[in-house]
Amino acid sequence: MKPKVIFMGTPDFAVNILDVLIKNTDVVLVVTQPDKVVGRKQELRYSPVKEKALENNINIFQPVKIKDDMDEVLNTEADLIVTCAYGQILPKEILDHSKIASINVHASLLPYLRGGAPIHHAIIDGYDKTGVTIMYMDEKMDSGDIISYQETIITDDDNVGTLHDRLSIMGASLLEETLPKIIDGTNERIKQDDNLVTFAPTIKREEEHINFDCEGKNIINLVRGLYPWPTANIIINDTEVKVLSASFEKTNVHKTNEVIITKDKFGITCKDGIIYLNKIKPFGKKEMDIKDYLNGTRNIEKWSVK
RNA sequence: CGCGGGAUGGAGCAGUCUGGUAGCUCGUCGGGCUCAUAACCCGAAGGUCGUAGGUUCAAAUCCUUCUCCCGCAA
Repeated sequence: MKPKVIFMGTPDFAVNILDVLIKNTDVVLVVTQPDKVVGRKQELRYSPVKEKALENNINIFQPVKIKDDMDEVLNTEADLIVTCAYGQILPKEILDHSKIASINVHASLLPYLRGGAPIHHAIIDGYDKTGVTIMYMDEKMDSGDIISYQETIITDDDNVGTLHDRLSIMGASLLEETLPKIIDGTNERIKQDDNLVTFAPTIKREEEHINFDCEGKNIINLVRGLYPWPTANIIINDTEVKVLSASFEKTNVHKTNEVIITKDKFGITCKDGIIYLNKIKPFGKKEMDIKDYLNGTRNIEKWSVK
């Protein structure tokens, strides 16, 4: 008899996790964020998790606020509750509802990077490695005892896109490995060290703007830690330009925020060197190489960057 | 009908306000220079100016329709 599972999740990252559960357990209910009106045409869009659930004919529940509307969950019998990037804090009644355990798959090595944007912050904050953790849920966010985890090294070529995809697959296989132990109760249970906790709050709009008073390494981390979404930006001549990729050359500089333009390079001085823009997306345009951008420009000696 | 930007040779842009020969920086192709070159010089090809209609002697440009792309906000 397969265990009955309630799954709660929303974005792409959670789809692989749901997939593992569908193959190995009896998923009786999927809880995901409400459908949202999206884009310029105000089209209704389902969450990726909802799409997956629809494909597999699983019951779907989409409360606006789960703490005010949890009967559907409480009325569904479940051995396990599994969450992954659901997007709402779960009340204790729900955590206690499962017969065996309520667990969460989180995209960091806890207790590091608790919160909603662990993948972004792993890169932005300059971590050498990160990973996925499966843990028991308790009432505070991402603070429960650890069941299992797996690490991955963050390379210089990684960005949020590559790391996201890798961790998502890693999380799914770790869950598949760990699931039998959880069900028969032979899993480990490790307390999180409160002294090591760091946080990874969701990215605010103003954090996406590059500050050239910083060290070059940090700027590069910001650019790739926000790529492909939501992307870092700068202001060139009072117009917002997204920076999709950039490189750094360490040199002595006497003043930051100075624009250095050559035939096919666009550099801006930062605290300890020059940041070269490689790929950008000007306002209203498509993404382009910096060389193409410079081809169509004039009066470059008067340019300013903020 | 949430707010805003855009569509002009293969790429990136100017020209639109004030209608009158299709322009710039690249790329491509050919030739030259050079030990050599992604460097330099000479030359060439390549565009029904997003679609459909209207105004006009004349429309990339003015008016109207539609399509597509993009940023913000949710």
